Formats: sequence, C-alpha cells, structure tokens
Amino acid sequence: MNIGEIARRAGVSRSTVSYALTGRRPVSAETRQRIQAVIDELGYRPNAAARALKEGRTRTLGLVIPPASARLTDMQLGFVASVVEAAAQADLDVLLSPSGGDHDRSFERLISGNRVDGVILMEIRLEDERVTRLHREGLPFVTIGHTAHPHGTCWVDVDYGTLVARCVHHLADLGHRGIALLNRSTELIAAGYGPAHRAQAAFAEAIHQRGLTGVDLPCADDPAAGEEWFEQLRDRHPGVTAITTINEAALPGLQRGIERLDVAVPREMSIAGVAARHWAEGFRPQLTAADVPTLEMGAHAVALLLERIATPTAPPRHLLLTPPISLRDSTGPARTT
Amino acid sequence: MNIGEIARRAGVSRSTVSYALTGRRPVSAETRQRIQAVIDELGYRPNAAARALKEGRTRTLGLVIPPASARLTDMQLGFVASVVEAAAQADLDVLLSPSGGDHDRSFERLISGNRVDGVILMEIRLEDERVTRLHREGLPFVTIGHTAHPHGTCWVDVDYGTLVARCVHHLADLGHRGIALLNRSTELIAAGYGPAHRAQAAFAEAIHQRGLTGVDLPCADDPAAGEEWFEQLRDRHPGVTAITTINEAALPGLQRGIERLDVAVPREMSIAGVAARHWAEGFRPQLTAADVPTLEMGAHAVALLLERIATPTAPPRHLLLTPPISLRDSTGPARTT
DNA sequence: TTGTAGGCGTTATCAC
DNA sequence: GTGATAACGCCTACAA
Repeated sequence: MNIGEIARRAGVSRSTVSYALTGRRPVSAETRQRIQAVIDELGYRPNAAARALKEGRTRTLGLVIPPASARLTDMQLGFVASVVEAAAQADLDVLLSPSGGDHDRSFERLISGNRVDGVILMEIRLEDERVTRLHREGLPFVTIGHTAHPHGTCWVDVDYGTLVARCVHHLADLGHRGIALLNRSTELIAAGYGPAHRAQAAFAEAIHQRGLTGVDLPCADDPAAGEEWFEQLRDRHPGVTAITTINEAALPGLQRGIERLDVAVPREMSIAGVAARHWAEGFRPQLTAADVPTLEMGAHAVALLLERIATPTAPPRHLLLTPPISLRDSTGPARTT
Repeated sequence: MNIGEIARRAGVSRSTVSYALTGRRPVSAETRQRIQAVIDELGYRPNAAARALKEGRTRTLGLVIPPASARLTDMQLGFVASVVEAAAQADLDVLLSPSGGDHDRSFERLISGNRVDGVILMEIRLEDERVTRLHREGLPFVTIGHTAHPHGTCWVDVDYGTLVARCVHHLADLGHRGIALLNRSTELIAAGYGPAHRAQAAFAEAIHQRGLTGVDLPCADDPAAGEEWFEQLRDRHPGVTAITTINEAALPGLQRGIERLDVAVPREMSIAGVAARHWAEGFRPQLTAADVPTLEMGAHAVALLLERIATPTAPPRHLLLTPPISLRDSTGPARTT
C-alpha cells in the first residue's frame, strides 16, 4: 500500500494525498474527507524509509546500552525506560545498541548508516572512544554521565562527588569517625568509570576535611559481592561505624551481610548513599539516600538531544543534578562507647 | 557521503561500488581495492533508509515491551537483553515500543509504517488485541508467551502449568499437606495474563490429585507486596507448610517476611517455584526452582522470527520449554508435629 | 484548490 | 568486468 494507490482510489494526485496528510497546504474539505476515507479503509501509513530518505531524518533516536552480558542495574533500567518513554511522547522511536567498545558492529551500524537522528549514550567512561567517534561522525548526541572533558559535549549527570561528600558530612555530624565507601567494582574503576572516580575523590576530600578515617573499598555490582564486602569490612576495619554507598546493585547483599552478622542499623552501623528511590525504600531499615531521579534524567536527556538535533551549532548544555538526600531510617548517632 | 561520491572518487560507476560492497556480482580485484580504499578513507556506509526503500526490508526487528510505567521484572529484562543480543548477532537492529494496549501510537508506528521486518511481543494476554492487529497487518511476529488460541501463531513460552504441578508434587512427596500458590497480581490475572491462569489451573489440578489443601493467593509484583503476602498467609492459613511461587518480583519481600517472622526455611516452611536463576540463587536459602532460561528464550524468539520472515507461509512453530527444577536448599520434609 | 515532475541514495536490470 | 538507468515511496517546488 502506497500513496499512489490511495491517490488513485480517491481520484486525486499523489501530492494532494501527501498534503492532506501533512496539512502543509490547504486541501478542500471534501477531497480531504474522501482521501481520509480511503486511508481509513485501507489502513495506510506512509512508508518510514521513503519518508526518511526524502526528509533526511529518521524520527528515530539511538540508545546505546551496556552489552547484554553485563546485567543492567535498576538505575540503568530506569534510564532506558525513561528515555523510551520520553521519546515515545515526542513520537520518536528508539533503536537499541548493546555495545561496550568503539568497534562494535551494532554501534557502527547505528551511527554511520544514518539510521538515527541522534544518540543517547549510557555508562560513559572518563575517556570514552564512543564519544570521540560520535564527534567525528558529526552526529548529535547526549550522554548520561560525563567524560573527563565535559565542556565539549551535552550531558546529564548526577553529582556523585557532592552527594558522597554530603553523606560523609552527614555521618560526621552524627559523630562517626570511621567511614567506609562502598564503591563500584574494581574493573569499572580501572576502566575509568566517572562516578566511581568522582566519588572516590570527593570521599577522600571530605574525610580529610573532617579529620576522619576513611576506608575506600570497591565491590562488584552484585548481591553476593555486597555480602562479602560487608564481612570483610567488619573483619578488617572494626573501627568503621558508618558506610557511604554508591553501589546500588550490592545493596541486597549488604542487607544480607548485616542480617547474617546481626548488626543493628543504625545503632551499630549507619548507612547513607546514592540509590534509586525504589531501592532505598526496599532496604531494611529504609535507606537514607540521595534518590537518583532516573525518570527525570531520561526525559532531560531526550530534551537536550532534540535541542541539539534542531540546532547542532548551539553551545552544548549540561545538567548536573544534585538530588536532595532523603533522611530515612538507616543513619543515627555513633555509639559513644 | 553517498555512493555516488565514492564512485566519483574511485573513478567507477555507482553500480560497481554497490556490487563491490554486496559482492552480488564479480568485481576485479584491482577496482575493488581502489573502491575499498576510498570507502575506508571517507568512512562511508550505505544509507539505511535508501537501502530499506529499495530492498523492501529494514533489517530491523520491533520489540514490544511493557509500558515504562510498569517496572520491568528481572525476567522481562532478561528477555529484552537476550533478544537484543541475538538480533545484534544477526546484524539486525531492534526498535523498542513500550506499549500495553492496541491503540498505542508507538505500537502503531512500529507495525504500520514498514519500520520493521518483524515483531517480538512480550507479556502476552490470553486474549491479546495486539496479536489480532499484527495478524491483520500481515507482519511476521513471534510472541514470548502464548494466547488462548495458540495454534495460529509462533511463540516461545515456559510451561508454567507443568512446572507448578511439578512443584506441588515435589512438595507433596515431601509430606506437605497444605500448600500455597504465590501467584502474580490480581490485575494481571483479571487482564487475562496467561502464565497466572495456567499456573492457577495446574495448581488446583495437582492439589486435587494429591488430595491436599491448596491456597491460591495473588500478590502484586513488588517486594512490599511479597512481605505482606507472607504475613497474611501465616496469619490466615497456619496449616500451610509449603509455598509454590511464580512471582519473581515478590521474592525479596517474601524473604524479608520470612526473616521478620523468624520462620526457618525449609524446616518450618518449604518453598519451590519458578524464577530466573539469578533470583533463585540470590534467595536465602537458595531457592529450589525451575530456572527460566531467558537467554535461550530470547535467542529462540529471534530465530523463529527470522524463519517466519524468510517463509511467512510456513506453518507457525512453537517452543514450550519445561526447564528442570533445580533442587537447592529451600525445600525439605514437612515437620511431623 | 489541485496536478506535474524531480530527486532523496540504493539496488538491479539491461546493455556493452 | 563495467556503466547507464529505472525503479522503491515520499515530499515539495513549480505550474496551472
């Protein structure tokens, strides 16, 4: 079914059908109705490829997600959902590319065949080949997270540094003197994953400012690792009375470890961190944490990308969110033994 | 950058470039190399829209996921990941459509503008408008899950009925006389969600066969509901000594409820169910469960869809998986009080 | 208010 | 072994 067939059946020319559809030039009510009737009857919709070819745009956004091998965290899933949702609202489709590196076939297909009008990149590294690649290609893009050179690109991010610092200060205010940072995995840190590095730096800085003892320990992004992490912490750093976490995926394990070793929260151990709200509220006791607004971030990313597509020459804009830390039940005064 | 420009620079015609690229007709080694050199230099890739227009296929699959508002379960996420992965392996892209109903704009865009060569549908209802719609459109599709009329369509599913029955029999063999079914949500059941209905029927049947007392209770798909579910169970059905679950998302809550009420598993309460392996192994004690092979199912769905695209007239094929129940640590003999 | 015609970038048929 | 050319379905000047 194509526009020519509709035109034939409605007894008009193809252009009239096209104009009736787009409304870009007036069409008499009578012919418009006749055309619409035929369209409804045959269930016609313009061919997307032809339209894309003609208009030079695809009405499709690319979303680059971590490879399938890596299990998506709840937060990442939140981004995907919110991006897809926001795109759908703008009548845009989303093409998925599961890719880590630069030379991934699916990534290359996505960006270099004019398949999409713009790209949203998740899980950015401090030095990220894909960003360079996209720059070279001249394709509009927005990243969730930012690189070490943030000024040339459009991005949306959470200010992990400030949030971790606030957590440390909050805990210090409560009298804690030994605080541990439950960081992301060693591999991620080695790969130059920004949030982990920024959290590390801010943690060290805040610990230093308050004259505290800090323990910065990485942890793989899964429950089992979280459980082990807590055991090791209790074992090797008995002086620690509070934890700052940015590792959402390790929370269930942390919880199990706490229960297994029968540690009372917050009486014996305070915890404050950064997590999706859903995760923080699922923790027992509920976690004092900065709730990462994934929904909002995905929507912002799409909005920024649309701006960028509309005016690629405009200076890149950023959005660094510092969500408030919601006081829940996992932090309390340090025991004064 | 287009094929004409490449042709010009390589000093050949456009068709030669095209043939050098596709290999559909012999090109002398010398010219092929010259062309390749130009292509590499300029980083040319054929325009996807033009190719789709000419070839009449998009090399893209559509994946219809539950709307973003509904939080994806781990199992659903597993399907998405495996479908995307399998598609990438076949050099196909995946277009996402978050849609529940039939009249969703994004769903309509997906299926009626020739945007995709085929569609994979998740979260099928027993009576599903979208299936009807796809049939009418004549677009090849495969569903994960199946409708009440399974013979006309291609699908991949887990045999919830058999698995639930096996769980019941396993528990009955261990001497349990009162068994509860931790089902999916009331809304899902009301909406005609197949797995919930089939589990229900098989549960009732097995309970009857073994002359047991069965309690079939729905539960919303989230941890909080799981916790409440368990409390109510203990409260109202003290005779129940075993649980069969098909509600993965409620597991963390079930776990919390068990811990809070200080119930020993499996000494006081046995649990067997259906869940992603990841989830079952994360449970404490590890859950005796049929591990839903999401990875395999996604790959199968893609394979079936590709078959269907290649030969749309072939009789539809199905795949009903009955993964073995892995004995772990959550089931044991009923207490003989 | 409506129709005609050209071109978007490919691939494939036909001719050489 | 290679080149010209006609489609694919749509949109949009330009013409009437």
